[in-house]
Parts: sequence; structure tokens; C-alpha cells
Amino acid sequence: MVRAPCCEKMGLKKGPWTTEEDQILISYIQNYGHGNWRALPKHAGLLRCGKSCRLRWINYLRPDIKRGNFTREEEDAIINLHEMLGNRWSAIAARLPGRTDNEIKNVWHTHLKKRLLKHNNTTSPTCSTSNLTSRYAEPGDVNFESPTSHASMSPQPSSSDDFSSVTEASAATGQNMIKDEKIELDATFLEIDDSFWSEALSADNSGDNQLEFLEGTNDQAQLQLLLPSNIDDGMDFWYDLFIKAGYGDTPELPEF
DNA sequence: AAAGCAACCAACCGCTTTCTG
DNA sequence: CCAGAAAGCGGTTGGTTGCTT
Repeated sequence: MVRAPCCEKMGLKKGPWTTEEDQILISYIQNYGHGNWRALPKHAGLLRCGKSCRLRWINYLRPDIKRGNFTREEEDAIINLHEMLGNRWSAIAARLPGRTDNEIKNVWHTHLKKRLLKHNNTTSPTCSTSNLTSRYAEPGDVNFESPTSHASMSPQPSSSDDFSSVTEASAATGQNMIKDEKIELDATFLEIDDSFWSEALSADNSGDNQLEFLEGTNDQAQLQLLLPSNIDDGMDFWYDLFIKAGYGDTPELPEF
């Protein structure tokens, strides 16, 4: 099958959007929604391809977009989430309300990657990335320490270049790397409410995930996950569950 | 003042995934 | 189940801005 490029049609405009185009797009979507992106520009009277309209809306015009610089907390969350999810920018963005995947990707490439490399240069070669993210995690953060950081499944970098290559490789193969691994979430005791356990039990009954107590009670527990082979959905499930449980609230954090 | 450079970010490209008939 | 269309996604590019020399 040969697919025509989306902007192949002559006469379709490319490049930066004007405020007039923005207004047309905003008012059209406010009135009619965006059920069909490809048809939208034609109906709205825009000389753009649907793809361009969609991108403009998602990355810039949506009313729930949070403009302005990223806070330290948001940057920390990105670092932690990237360690866990790799370059899955949309998955990271889904956990940072008001931020887009494009924005997060840009921040990562322009700021955070350098910050990590710089950090790595100033610490010992055996310093793990989990230690690094622990430093950034603070009470109240939306982030939490990645399960993968406890699993000792990736080689530790010995230089900044090595670190870069390791993180890139982890991003590419991250899901495979943690399949069928037993992971201890041992950073802290979780404070857990009833809804957590009902959802966890529900997942367990389905046979997709397994959760074991290591220590603790029903409302404060140290947990161990036995991750399934088909981990893609499972990780998101557990991730959301742990966020709800406030797993990021680590009262005592290492300093360096 | 101007040239060079780096940083930033909006937008594009092309591949993959999902949806639909 | 299959093919084509549409949407989603991540990588990359190129224009703009601001800083340095």
C-alpha cells in the first residue's frame, strides 16, 4: 500500500501558525469538536493538513495546556518517569497534567539529559540512576522511584557516554528488560487505602499481575511485584495504582 | 555594531498502531 | 480476516532569540 504524504496536496500551508489560523481552529473546535482531523481543515476553512491542525491543537491551543517554564518538581517527575518508561513521551505527558509530549521531549533534550550527564560526571561510576532519582524525589511529588531501579537489570555506566548509551538502550528495550522479574518496591512503606487493595485484588484475580506482601499491614505495606510477561498494560496499571497510593511520598531521602 | 554560536521550541516527517467497512 | 484510512507517536529539523566575542 502506498500512502500519500499528508501534505502532498498543493496549496496546503506549512510552517508557523498565524494568530488568525489559531483563532479559526480554536473556534471551529469549540463549536464542532475535532471528530475527524483530516476533514477538519476543509470544514474550518484552513489551508492546512489535518495532521498539522491536530498537532497545533494538541501542542499549543488546547485550553488545558499549562504554559510557562517547567517547575523543578515537574522536571524531577520527567526524569523519574523517563527512567521507568523510556522515550515514551506521550506516556510521560499523560502523567504530567497540562504538559504535552512535544514539550516534555524538548525539555528532556535541552535540559534534563544534560543535567543527568552532568550529574553523572560528578558522581562515582557505580552510582546508580535510582540513587540519582531518589535525590530528585521529594514529598508530594507525583513521581516515584522506578521499580526497574531496584531490579539491577541494567549495567551501570562507567562514563557519561556510557550512561547515555545505557539510558538510550534501556529506552528501546525497557519493557523486555523487566519482564518476568521479581521487583521489590522497598524504598518505603506505602500508605494504602481500600480502593488500592480492591483494584489490586481485582488485577490479581485476573491473573495478569501478582502482588505479594513482604511486610506490613493493609494500610501500610512493603510490596513486591511479580511482573507478567505481557507487561505493557500491567506496568501502566501498577504505576497508576502506586501513584494513587502516594508512593512518591518518601519522607526521608538521601542527600549528596 | 555585527558576526558567530548555542539554546530553545514549534512544526514537520515518516513509521506504527488503531479503527472501520 | 483483510485492506485502507485515520490517528498517534517519536525523531528530527529549521527558524528565532539571546548571549558572547
